Amino acid sequence: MVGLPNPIGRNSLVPLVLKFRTLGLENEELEIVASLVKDKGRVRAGLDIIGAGNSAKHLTLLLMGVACWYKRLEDGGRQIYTFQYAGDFCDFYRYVLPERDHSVAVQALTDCSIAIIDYRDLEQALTRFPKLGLAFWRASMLDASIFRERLLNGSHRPALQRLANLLCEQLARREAIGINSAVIPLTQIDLADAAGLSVVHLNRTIQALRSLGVLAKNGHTIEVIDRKHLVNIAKFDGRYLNMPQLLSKWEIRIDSSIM
Amino acid sequence: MVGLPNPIGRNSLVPLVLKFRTLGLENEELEIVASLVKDKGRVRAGLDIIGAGNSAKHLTLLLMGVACWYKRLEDGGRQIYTFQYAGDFCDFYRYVLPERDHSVAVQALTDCSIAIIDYRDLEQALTRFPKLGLAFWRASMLDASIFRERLLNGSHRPALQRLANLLCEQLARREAIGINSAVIPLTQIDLADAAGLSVVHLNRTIQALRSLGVLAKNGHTIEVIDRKHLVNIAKFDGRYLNMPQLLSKWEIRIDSSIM
DNA sequence: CGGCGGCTTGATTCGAGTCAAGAACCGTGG
DNA sequence: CCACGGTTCTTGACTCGAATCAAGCCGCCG
Repeated sequence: MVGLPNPIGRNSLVPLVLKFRTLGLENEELEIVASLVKDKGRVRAGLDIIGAGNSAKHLTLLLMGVACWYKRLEDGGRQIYTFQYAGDFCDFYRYVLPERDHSVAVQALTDCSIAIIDYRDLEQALTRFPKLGLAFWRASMLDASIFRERLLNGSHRPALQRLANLLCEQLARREAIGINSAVIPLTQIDLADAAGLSVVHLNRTIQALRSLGVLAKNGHTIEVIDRKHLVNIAKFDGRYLNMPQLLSKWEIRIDSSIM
Repeated sequence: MVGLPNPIGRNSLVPLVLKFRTLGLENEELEIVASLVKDKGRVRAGLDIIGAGNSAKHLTLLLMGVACWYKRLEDGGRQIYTFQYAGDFCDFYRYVLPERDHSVAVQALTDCSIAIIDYRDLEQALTRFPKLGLAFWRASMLDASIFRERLLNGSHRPALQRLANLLCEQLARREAIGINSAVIPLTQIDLADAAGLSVVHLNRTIQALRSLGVLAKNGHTIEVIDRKHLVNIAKFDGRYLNMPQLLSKWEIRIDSSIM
């Protein structure tokens, strides 16, 4: 039941540990979860980490990089449901609802490194330490929380606010795992597919944010230089992300005088 | 741990049992779940079943009627995330993520009757019968599945298909719990808030479906009279609903010659 | 009978999609 | 080192679906 065959650098597991700590696990339980994880290797940007389909013998965990849950549309388009970062599990749904024919897939958007937890090891751990079950349940509930927010965001909000909201979420989630860079390593295509906007319009929206001084003007990267303003435009309220550590930074709406 | 104080008619629990059977529970476990349920009473259409906020000492279960998960928007609007039917739990999220400040609420759209499961009883049952935990996890995963589908549906699809898709889901979910009526007891306002369309435009879309012969022409009710055509317009694929019993009816896209 | 919530209709506006073409950037191989 | 092809990004012109505004209608309930 221990992950000895493929030990993992402790550092790679920091995001996972941070996340599961906020989900209510204590030190010993965190050790246990960490001990289940086995290294799996790297996936190049653009490739699928999880294909559509439903057979699997292990959970997959993102250790590094950015990935997305998505679905291919009839017309060839791509709907991105959510982005994923280090510490996120990519395929809970296959473990929990194995008999379903899942049309969801997970794609690496940057080069990623991934790890796995064998179902066998997971099950043993779950029966021995029932509290883990609740933590995993919580983790997937959080995903659902994010879906709801994306759903909300997609309906009824103008493009500027939509994009701002999406960017806020990414910044917050990256900070939660210790990534404080203001650069969001996604292409405009990725953002468009996640925001439900056409690439052309997304591009124009980005330019609007640039000219508002919210994003840096150097093309070819998305760099947030005025976070307060961004939060304001987005009317972002990050509480759905369940990040107590970051609440003070994201929860409060800056007063509306700025915009 | 038994629900003796407020016994419930067996019939009221049929939808719950049907649902949890498809989630993998066997007879004895179903008995146990059923035994936890205590009657709570009725809620009139329009009132909240679950208010926003995060304190609770019990799960809430819908026994009869239609409800919705929704969120109030800044501008007074209402975003409906999903509809709920008999057998659905309304507030898993409060049990699983109690510390979160939840801005989600649940509203009765028709007169509803509801029941509860005390957290205390639930926890006892979960520790004694770990398989229940997986079933509950599955149930909330299914909700997430529905959110994803709504998210997909809201983006990028024209109003006609959007509405058709939404209606298909409701028909399928109602059938799954034994309601075979072709009438969907929702107002156009409810449908608009769920589809992310304005009431005006939703109304026009309904009229489009009526003149296509998909919906009955008598105003003031939504009655599906040509289900095949509806499925076709929606390009509905109900597999995300995890309803093996109904698959044959909903899974397959009718060939495109009709439309 | 009056009022109110839900439904219907028309006119107008506007945000975002689409089409099309060009520019900047990136990796690769000669 | 540079030429190349393929992404990604940018810009402009045009179209169209859906929101909004406004008003009238219908049916129900008190």
